[in-house]
Amino acid sequence: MPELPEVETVMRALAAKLAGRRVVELVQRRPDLRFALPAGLPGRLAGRRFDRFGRRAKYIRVDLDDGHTLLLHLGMSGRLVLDGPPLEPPSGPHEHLSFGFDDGSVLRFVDARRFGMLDLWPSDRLAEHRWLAHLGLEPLGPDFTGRRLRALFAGRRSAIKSALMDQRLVVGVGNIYACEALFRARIHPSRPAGALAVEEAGRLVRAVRTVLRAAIDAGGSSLRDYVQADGELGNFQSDFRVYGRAGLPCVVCGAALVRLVQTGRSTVSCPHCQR
DNA sequence: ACGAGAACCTGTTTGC
DNA sequence: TGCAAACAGGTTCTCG
Repeated sequence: MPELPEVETVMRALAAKLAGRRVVELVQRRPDLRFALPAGLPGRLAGRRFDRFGRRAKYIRVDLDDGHTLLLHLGMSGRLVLDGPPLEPPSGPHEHLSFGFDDGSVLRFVDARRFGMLDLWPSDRLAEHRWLAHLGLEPLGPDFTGRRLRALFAGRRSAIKSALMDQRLVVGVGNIYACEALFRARIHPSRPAGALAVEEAGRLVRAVRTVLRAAIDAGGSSLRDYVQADGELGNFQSDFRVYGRAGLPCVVCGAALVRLVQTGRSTVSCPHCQR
């Protein structure tokens, strides 16, 4: 999936094209994605206006004109594709939802692995939603500082890379950007999270912000199943310094990059630069 | 309480 | 060539 930069990019593209549009028809082709879809979803969305768009962690929020908010998560392989009619037939076997709007535009939710999520929730109680209630710091927000990060990591013996990807602590950083940020901060991914020095925490915060901002500026990186909402491909993936480069030379020192597995996820790091 | 691993699901790549 | 295993951006649940 889409980590924070991709979600932010998709959200902005949707906002630019769909804000103020009304849903004319929603075609729902299966009862569930990762979880059961809300009961009566097509009926609840028909006639609703998409008023405001936002993002919390890797969730896209769409405020509707009836006091509810549509929450969307793309999972690992989810894509939101902006297109035109017709709604039927679907563009492919994994198009699970098709939203038709009053200007003829069509939004298609395509997700081969179906790890994606969607829910409707009262806007004024959004913070209570089970998907959002326990989320941690927004890494591009003002509270994400070295001091705060060090406090969050204090006492934790898990690997710093796992802690960085723990959405209860810091949100939006997934496998790719965790690897990239740790490389840029010159911190080894296996270090215990609680052992970060003040200066290292500051470096890590700056590295996370830098890499996320750069990816957003590049329009979101793109792997093979990700298509930006407007159909364009992002181009940050060409800037990956370690992710997907195991065995290749470090761009800084030339040492062969090493792959390891942490809590089931691939990590790539430089054995020389990262300590 | 915390952390590691499995589970969820399909498609693509890798290795024998 | 063919088949099986490994691997892929995430989250949630279970188990130790």
